[in-house]
Amino acid sequence: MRAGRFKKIPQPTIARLSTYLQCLRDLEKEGVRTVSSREIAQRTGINAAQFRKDLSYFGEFGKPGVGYQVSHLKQRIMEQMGLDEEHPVLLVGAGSLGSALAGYPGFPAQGFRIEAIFDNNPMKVGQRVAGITIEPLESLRRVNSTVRAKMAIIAVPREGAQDVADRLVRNGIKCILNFAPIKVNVPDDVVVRNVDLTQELEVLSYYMRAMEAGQGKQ
Amino acid sequence: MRAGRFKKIPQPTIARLSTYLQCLRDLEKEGVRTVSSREIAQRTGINAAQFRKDLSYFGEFGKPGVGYQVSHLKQRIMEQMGLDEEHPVLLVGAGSLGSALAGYPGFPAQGFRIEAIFDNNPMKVGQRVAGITIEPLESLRRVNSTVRAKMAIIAVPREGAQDVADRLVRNGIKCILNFAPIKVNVPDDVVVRNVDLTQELEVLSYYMRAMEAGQGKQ
DNA sequence: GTCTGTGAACGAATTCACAGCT
DNA sequence: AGCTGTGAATTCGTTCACAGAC
Repeated sequence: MRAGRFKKIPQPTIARLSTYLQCLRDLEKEGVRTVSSREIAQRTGINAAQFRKDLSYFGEFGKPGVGYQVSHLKQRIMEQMGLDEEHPVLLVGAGSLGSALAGYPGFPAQGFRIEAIFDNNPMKVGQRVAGITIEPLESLRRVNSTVRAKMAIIAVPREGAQDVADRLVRNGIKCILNFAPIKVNVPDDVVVRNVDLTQELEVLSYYMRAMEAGQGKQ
Repeated sequence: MRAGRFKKIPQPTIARLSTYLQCLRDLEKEGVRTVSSREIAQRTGINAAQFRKDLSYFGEFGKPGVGYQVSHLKQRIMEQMGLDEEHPVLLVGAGSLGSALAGYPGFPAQGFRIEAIFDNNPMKVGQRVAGITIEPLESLRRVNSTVRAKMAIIAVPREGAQDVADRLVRNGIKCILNFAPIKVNVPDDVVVRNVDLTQELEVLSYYMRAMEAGQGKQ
């Protein structure tokens, strides 16, 4: 099939695409030119058929009997994911988590540039984090009228999260990565992804108990 | 059915259990005594039938015509998830992410106590983070022979992650929360959960492009 | 022979819809 | 009447297995 643009793409496929990308970057660094789905499977732990099926939603990228050209496939996945251009990102919340995210080296390395940091704590405003001066939330509109970011990260306590989300949406943000452990409501044209750190540990706690009960890895 | 201990439990159910817990804590704080599956659905965004089905894997907790007793249900979910006791946790990596996690207030609030922090950078060793003195990785064995933690967090760069995981496993760790963007290999009796911050932004990037292409929220 | 791309088969997870309890 | 618990139906996602390309 040529470019399966119209078939519905499973959500987990998107996350795996990012994993393949990671793997392809490694292969490129190692100087590998060509790779088979089996090799990718070994490295990522994702089933080889799954890999081929995932790619099939976007088109045909491999050569039967040969495999995939690493640099080409990497390029094509990046295009599909919108990673062929840089993304300005706003960060709200300059607590310890926010500050850590401001300096997270993986973000700029994959084209995500933190353009501004906001915090409504007057003690924080004016301080610098990762080379960026913290601004008050009131400046959001002014700042984003020039930065024109569509992505933002919420790293504030849960009480403030919905208000922050509302402000972000009002100022043109379309994608939110939310670290506050609460469901934020947004309009239909805005996407939210939640990362709940405590939830991750709670899930681990469950599996620990399940394994102790001798049920093995589920 | 009485306590469905033998039916297989879907993996997503476990994460949702944690979401319900969050919601029940809110309700308790608001002084609500009884809640229906419909009310939970409204607050969490999770389908009411889904909620009831999720609970059904563990037993029967509600009263037909009435609903669920908030405090009781909360207690029971906590037991099921192993959250009725405190969990000591080791943290490896005292960079900015590690430091942020060391001070993350949500962890102690849900019973996860960071008991020790390790880093193999001699400049870091001896410094204090969130009231804990950073120790060298070599001390892991000695420390955990007294702490006896089964959970650990990896917050080191990807190059070091596999080595850290190996050491953790050798010293009795059974659950790992891994922030390094790489697949770490562990024995069958160890559970790993990955949090890849860059991947989260990459997935958002995909959905942003998809929405611009006018496909709406998928 | 090797490997891709993909329908078909399978398995997992969600949602429906309703019997039965309060 | 209102709500739970759960089989049945449905939707969604993964894996198999093989035709066809190299």
